[in-house]
Amino acid sequence: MKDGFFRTVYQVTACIPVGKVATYGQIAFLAGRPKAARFVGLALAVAPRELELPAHRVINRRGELAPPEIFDGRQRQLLENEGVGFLSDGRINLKEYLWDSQFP
DNA sequence: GGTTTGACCCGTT
DNA sequence: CAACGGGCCAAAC
Repeated sequence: MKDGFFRTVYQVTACIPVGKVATYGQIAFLAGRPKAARFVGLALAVAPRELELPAHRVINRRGELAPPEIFDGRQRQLLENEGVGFLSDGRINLKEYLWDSQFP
């Protein structure tokens, strides 16, 4: 299917369950472009707010959050509010909270 | 219509 | 263990 890659990213992102997080590379993989992890975050950056995407559940491979300006410094609070725990380093324990997206 | 610029990931050296 | 480069899509000027 040849549709916009960004639009697919929005659909995948919308499927992230509460209390879990997904990495850019993971979403890129699910969107069919494993090497396009760069543009996942950018896609979310330009995503319309009407979609109400849980972009705060999308983090990098290290378990670190996006720059504070993106979510006005509330990303960590949002995730903690959803039950996501943080390590003492300020990172997320991906072993526990990474979204295990498995294909049907 | 070419150039620039972004919330990154992985394999090698 | 750290550093480096290649790969990727879309929108704005």
